[in-house]
Order: sequence, then C-alpha cells, then structure tokens
Amino acid sequence: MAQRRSGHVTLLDIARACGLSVSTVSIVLSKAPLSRNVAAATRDQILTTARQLGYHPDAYARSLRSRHSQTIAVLSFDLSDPFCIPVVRGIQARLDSESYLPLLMDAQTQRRLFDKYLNMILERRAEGVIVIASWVFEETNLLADIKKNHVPIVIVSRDLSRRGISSVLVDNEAGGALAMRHLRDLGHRKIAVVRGPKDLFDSEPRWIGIQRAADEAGIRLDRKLVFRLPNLVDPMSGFEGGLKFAQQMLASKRPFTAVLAFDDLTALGVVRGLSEAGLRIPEDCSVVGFDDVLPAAVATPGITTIRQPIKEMGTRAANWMLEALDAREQGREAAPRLHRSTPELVTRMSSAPPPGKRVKKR
Amino acid sequence: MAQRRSGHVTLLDIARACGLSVSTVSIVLSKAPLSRNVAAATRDQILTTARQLGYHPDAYARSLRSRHSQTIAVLSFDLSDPFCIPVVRGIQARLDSESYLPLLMDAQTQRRLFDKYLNMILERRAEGVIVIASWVFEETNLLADIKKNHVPIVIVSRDLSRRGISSVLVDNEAGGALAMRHLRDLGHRKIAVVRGPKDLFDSEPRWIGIQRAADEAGIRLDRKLVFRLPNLVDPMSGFEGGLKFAQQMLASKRPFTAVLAFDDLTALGVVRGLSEAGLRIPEDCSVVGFDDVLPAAVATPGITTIRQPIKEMGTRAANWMLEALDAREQGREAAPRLHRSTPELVTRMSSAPPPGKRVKKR
DNA sequence: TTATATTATTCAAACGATTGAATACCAAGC
DNA sequence: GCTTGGTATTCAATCGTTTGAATAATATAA
Repeated sequence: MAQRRSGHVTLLDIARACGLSVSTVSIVLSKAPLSRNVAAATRDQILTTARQLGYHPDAYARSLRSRHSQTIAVLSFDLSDPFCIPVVRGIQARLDSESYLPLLMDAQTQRRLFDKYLNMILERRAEGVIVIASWVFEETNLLADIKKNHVPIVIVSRDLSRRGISSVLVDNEAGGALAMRHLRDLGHRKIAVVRGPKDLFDSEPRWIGIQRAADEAGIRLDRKLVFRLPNLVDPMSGFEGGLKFAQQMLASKRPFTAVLAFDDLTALGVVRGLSEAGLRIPEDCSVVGFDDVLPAAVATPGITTIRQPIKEMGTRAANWMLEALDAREQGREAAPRLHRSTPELVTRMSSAPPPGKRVKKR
Repeated sequence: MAQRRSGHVTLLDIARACGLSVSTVSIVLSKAPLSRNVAAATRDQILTTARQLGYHPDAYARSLRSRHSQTIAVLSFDLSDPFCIPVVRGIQARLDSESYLPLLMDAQTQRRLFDKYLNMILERRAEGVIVIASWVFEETNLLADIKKNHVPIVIVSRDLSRRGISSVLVDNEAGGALAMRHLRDLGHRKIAVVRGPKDLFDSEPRWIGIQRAADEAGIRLDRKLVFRLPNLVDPMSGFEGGLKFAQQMLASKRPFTAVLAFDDLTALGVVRGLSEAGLRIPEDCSVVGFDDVLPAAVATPGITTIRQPIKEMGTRAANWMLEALDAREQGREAAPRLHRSTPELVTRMSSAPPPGKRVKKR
C-alpha cells in the first residue's frame, strides 16, 4: 500500500512499480482500444499491481480529461416526502446498469437550498438534471441557468413541457375524477373536499377533475365543505391540515358521508380528526387519499387512494434523460416530451358505502 | 454567453474577454489572498464579465488541483426506510453551513450496491464517509478499503467503535427496557414480543433490555408469544411480519394484553392484524413500537413508541466527521468515539391499561 | 537487403483550475 | 542614480488521467 504525497495511489505509482510508463498502465486499466495490443504478461502485471496497491482511478482527473462527469443530478424538492423516494428508486433502477451516478440532492422545500444545489449541479458538471418538484415557486428563470449551459432537464410531477422541458407526471385530473367516481359508486352524495395548497402544481387539476366527475354524477359540492390546505412546509403539515379541517367539517354541522383529501397524508389527518370525534372509518364516514405512499398502506384502516405509478415515473424520467444524453452525444437536441401516467384506484378499508346504504358487502 | 469547445465557460474565456491572464482571473474569482492587491477596477471588470458569461468554476479541475473534493459521502443502507431520512436531515443541517456537499447514496439493502457505492466513494475522492446501517452483513472487511485510504468513517445506528470506527446509535437496551416498563406501569403482565431479525444489529440489545425490565418487574414472558422477524428486505417486510405474527398470537390462544414490537412498522403490522380480528387498539390490546418514524405518528391510533433522536444523531455524526477532517488537516488522527443517545418514551394512543384494569383516566 | 506492416510501448499535450515564484512598474529613500 | 519596497500582474508547474501521434522492435513481404 504505497502512499504518495496525496493519500491515494495513482497511475504513476503503478507505472513505477512495474517499470512501465503511465500511458501503458492507463491504457490497460481503462480498457482502452489500444489495450488489445499490450502483451498479455504486461497486462497481467499491471492488473495485479493495481490490485495490490489498492488503486482507484481518480474520478476528478478522469472527468476533467474526458469531459464526462458520469453524473446525473437528482434534485428533489423534499426527500422527507414519502413521494420522492419511490421516484428516486425508479431512477436508480434505470441508472444502475449504466455508468451514471445519481447525485441525490434534497432541497428541503427551501428556495435557498434549491438555488444552492442548482449551482452545485453546474459546478459539479452534472451531465443532466432530473428535478422532482411540484412547487410552483416562480420558476420562470430558476432553471434558466441550467438550460443556458445545455444541460438536459427532465422534471417529474410538474408540466413544464411548454417551457421546453420534458415532463412526466400523473394525470391529476383523471385521478381527481377517479376518486370522486369511486365515492359516487359507493353511493355517497355529500362529500367534503380538502383541496391542495395554492403553490402546489397538482392542486388545481385534481380539483378540476373532482368537480367534473361531481357534475357528471349530479353531485353538488357544498362550498362550506370545501377546504384548501395552506402552503406545505413538510409532509406533516398535510397531516395537520387534514386534522384541522376534519374538526371544522364537524363544527360546521353540515352533513357529509365522505371526505376526499388532497393526498394521503391529508387523508390520514382527516381520519385522525374524525376518529377523535368518535366517528368510525369507514362505517360512519369514508376517506379517500391520493398518491399511495407508504404511510397510507400501513395505517389501519388502510387508506383508499389514487395510486400514482411513482417508481415507473422515475424510471421513465431516467430513460428520457439517457436518451437526451445520447442525442446530445450525437449533436442532436432531444425534443421535449410530456407523459401523463394513468392513475389507478387502490381500494383499501377507508371507504365504504355511506351509513344506512349498505348495498355492497362489508 | 461565449461557449468554447467544452460547453462550459472557463477562466480562459474570461481572461481573454478582459485581456488579462488566467492567473489574475483565478486569483480574483477564488478570493485568494493575493486578490487584495489586484486593482479595484480590474477586479470589478473580472467579476462582471464572469457574471455576464455565466461562469461556474469547474469542481473537477478545482478539486484535482487543490486535492479537496469538498464531499462527504452519506451511504444509507435503505433510503426508503423512514428512519434514514431524518438522519440525512441532521447531517445536512450540520453540513449546510460548511462548504461540504453530502453525497447521498442508497444501497437499497443490497450488498452489491453497497460495494459499488463504496467503490465510487473512493473514486470520487470523498473526504469522509458517514454510513447509516444497522445491518450486520459480515462487514469484517467491508469498510477496510475505505480505512486503508485513510478516509474517516462515522457510522450511525451500529456500534463499530471497537473496530476503530466512530459510532453513534441509540441505547437500544435502555429503549427496550423503557418500552417494557411503560407496559408494566399501565398494568400489563401478559405481553407478546416481536423481536427483530437476526441480521439487524439493534435486535439483540433491544431484546436484552426487554428481558431485563421484564425480570425486574417480575413479568414472565411466554415463549409462545415471542416471535422473531425474518430478515428484512424493505420497510414493508416489517409491516408484513407484524401482521403475520399478530395472527399467530391470536391463533395460539395464549392470553396477552399488549404487544411489544421491534419497530414502528412492525407495530403497525400488529395493529392491522389485531384489528382485522376485531380487536380494538388500545381498549383490547396495547401495541408499542420503536423508533418514532413518520408512519407511526400519522396512523390512527398514533403508535406509542420509543423515540430515537434520529436527526440529532445525524447532526452528531456530521459534527464528528467535520472534527475528524479538521484533525486530519492537522496531521492528527481523531480517536474513534462512541455515543449512545438516550431513547425517550412517546406516549400516543396505541397503549392503555389492559382490559378490566381501567385505573388511569382514558 | 530494404520497405511495409504489425505489435508493444512511450511522448507529450491536453482538461481547468491553483499557487509559489518571477516580473514589471512606479514611488520613495539615501 | 541605484537600491528598497510596495503594488499589480503574469509565468509556469502541478494535480491524475486520457489519447493522438510518435517511436522502437520484431515479423512479413517484395
């Protein structure tokens, strides 16, 4: 384990140990085309000495020279949101077989950190950026710096395709409608709704879908039973919002037999609020969420929800990124794309026919 | 936005645009000591041109030269485990003010990925590694390669201090005892236990603490009501294990009024299993978890649990890392340390006195 | 025997930044 | 007029790797 001035073993160390030049060693260790006419004996000698000395090529030197960082930045707006991890998993799954390293960054819902990481992405010469963000945050020129440097971008959970950025997200409107239709099918007519916060992209289309399906079913939504979450700072605030609004619903004395929540955490908050008031879920009131994240699945009763194919969305984003990188390699510029994944109803235990209308079993 | 052969703006671009040498530009932009005797006019000119051209220093070139990657790797055994994120948050919180970038890596409970990332850590010349791992995985020489290269290591959630690695973890034994004493205080005598899997470091000490507290309270644990989780592959398997064992408990026909679960996900599984059989939590049976992760807090009933100060543990780990880096800077080698955080009982709604023993309110 | 190819290895110039040493300029001191 | 001492800027080497071009040694063809 020969150590030199720097703590790490370099090509030069190996070259010296073998009595060869740095070039030869490099050619062999990086499996360059030329290595096919390096004598087998020499090759073996280099390989074994490298192993003995514990050689690890310096990614910095290599990237500097080769002009490839082999890095794809994954900038998440909030890693503590259970939504993000499956996206990341999907990305990792696709990137695992490639030689790219996903560079995970967590903006923690803070604009300052978002900017800071954007800057690091540029400095670290990431070859592409996958952004997981539902924020609106006046993003007009947030990603401008990235685009200016011709770094391909793919965004998950937000439609920026008209700004020229490839986007993959769930069909929120269809999802909202799906949730509403599920409640209608069960026989509910009086439905409370907790809408998402203003600065979240998903909020509006989901609400539109809900209204559309309500109209189609001839259900009139009681304005007093429609709430709107304040801006979220972390996943817990969705829960707390749901809890608070559940109390308000009850306090309003308006009749309702089901609650359609903006997302799963909100739904869990609603369940808590209603339960504390002595209501049983789903016997006295149904609750439906959105997303299908882990906490919704492991709660009891399990939350009926609209599933986003989260992991698949991540994989798709990674796939597009690889294609964009390929295109750029060939001098082309990949055209921005848009994909709306189809949401899916996951029926768990938090929804059932309204009280006094037990038509289906359970 | 002058682009050169590489897509990025370099010092040379700025130097040319200003009619100065690369050195001067570098000195100004990197705020080197020499910059104090660069004429103010020159300085301004450089600064504004840099901004205009959209200059971002190349981290690779800089690190290669300065021999500092400004990177601390954070290798998590499974990011989808709700335990990991708060640790990461704690690390980020401490590192945010420093110029170090946390390089997040997710081994997804796969040995192969763990190795792969370990290798990347070396290649990317991370200056330190914080490992979040409770695995046993015959780690004898897993981290050997890292140590050989004199990269400081701090491990979270595992005691490797006798192997010379600084370790911060919760006092599992105290936590186990705390949980048991809580149930005893409520009046429980017949308690089922779901032990952790063999290859998880936490399993044994928690079990020891539970037994110790049971002994002290004169509680005899019914062997038929003690279960052991199989090895976990993801957070859901804890849930499924709890669910399955709850069914076995009931099938065994042995009497019990409380369940002490290995962790929160397991506790949630137990709650589900008992609920499906018609038992009410906590009226008919109490359930206690361990860790205090998000799903335990947002479930209804909220899970009574033993809280680990997870974020603080992350912060401490980061702090030690910075100190170790400092020490190394000065040629010293920081001595390995060990900290056992004090666990704390968080009383929620899943625990209450046993049926027929309603002594306390509620 | 000389030219030509093939095989095995090395030279040397990058990549983009940093930095100790060098240079040029100019004023002041003797 | 020559040194001394700032001030302002540049030279040139360096970090560890890659790679097109060059070289050397050997084998094959003419």
